[in-house]
Amino acid sequence: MNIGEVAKLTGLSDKTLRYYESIGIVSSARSANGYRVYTEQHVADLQFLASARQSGFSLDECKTLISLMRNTNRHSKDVKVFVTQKIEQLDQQIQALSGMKASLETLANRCKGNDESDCAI
Amino acid sequence: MNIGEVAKLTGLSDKTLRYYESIGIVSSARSANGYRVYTEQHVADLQFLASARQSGFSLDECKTLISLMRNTNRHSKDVKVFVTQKIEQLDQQIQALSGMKASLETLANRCKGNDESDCAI
DNA sequence: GTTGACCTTCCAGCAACTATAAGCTTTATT
DNA sequence: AATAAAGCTTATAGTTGCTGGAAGGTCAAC
Repeated sequence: MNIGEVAKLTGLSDKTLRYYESIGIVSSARSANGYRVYTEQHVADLQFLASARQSGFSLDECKTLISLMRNTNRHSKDVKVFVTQKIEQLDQQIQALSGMKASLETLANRCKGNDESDCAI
Repeated sequence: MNIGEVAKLTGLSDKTLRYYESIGIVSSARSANGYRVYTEQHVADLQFLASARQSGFSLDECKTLISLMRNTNRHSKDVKVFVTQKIEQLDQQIQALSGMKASLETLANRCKGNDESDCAI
C-alpha cells in the first residue's frame, strides 16, 4: 500500500505519515522505486495512533501505548499502571469538556439567534 | 495584582501570561516600576481562557469567544452560530475521548496487574 | 546594605505539524 | 510514442503555543 491510500484510510495527511516515520514512530518498507510500502498492521497502528492523538495523548505517550499493545513480553503490572493513569487523564478531560459545553450552552440559550444585537450576558 | 498572583489564580504560568500579552490576547496596565498590573476582570477572562484551551480550542478561537462575551454590540446571530459550532466540536471530542476510554478499559481489564508477563491481548 | 523573592526583556528551543520547492515515477489520454 | 496529471521523493522553512535560560531591575525584610 502506498502513502496516499494509507492517508485516506487513517485520516492522517501524507506529510504527517512521513513526519511520524522521521521521528521513529512508524516505520515502512520501500519498494524498488523508493516509494513507502505499508501493511494492514501499519494501518491498524496508525488508526489507533490517530485516535489516541485526538484524545490528547502526546506522540510519546502514543508510542508507549502502541508498544505496550504489541509487546507480548510486557509486564502485566506495567500495563495496568500506565493504562489506569491514562484513563484517569481521559476522565478529567471529559469533565473539562462537559463543563465548557455547559458554559457555551448557557451562552447560546441567551441568544435569540436573530439579527438583533441584544444577546444577553 | 501582579503577574505572580494571577498565575496562581488562573493556573497559567507567568511565561504564558506574558506570551498571551505579546500576541494581543490579554492586555495589562503597568505600574510605575514597569510591573504588569491585572484586574479581577483580567483574572476572569484568563480563567475562562484557560478552560477553553483545556477544551482544545485554539488561541484564535478563544480570542473570538472572549470578545463575543465582552462585546455588547455583537449580533445575536453571530454568537449563536459560532457557539453552536463549538458545541458540536465539543460533542465530537467527548465522543472520541469516551471511545478511547473504552478501549483502554478493555486493555486494563485484560491485565491481572501482577508481575506476570501475560497481559492478554 | 545585602539577601532573596519577584519582576523585566530578549532570545533559543521544543512539539507536532504544515507549506513550499524542486524533482522523479507512474498512469491516463491523445 | 508523447505528454499531461497524479502521486511519490527529499529538504528546508514557517506556524502554534508554549518553556527555559540569561542578564538585569525592584522591593521587602533582616
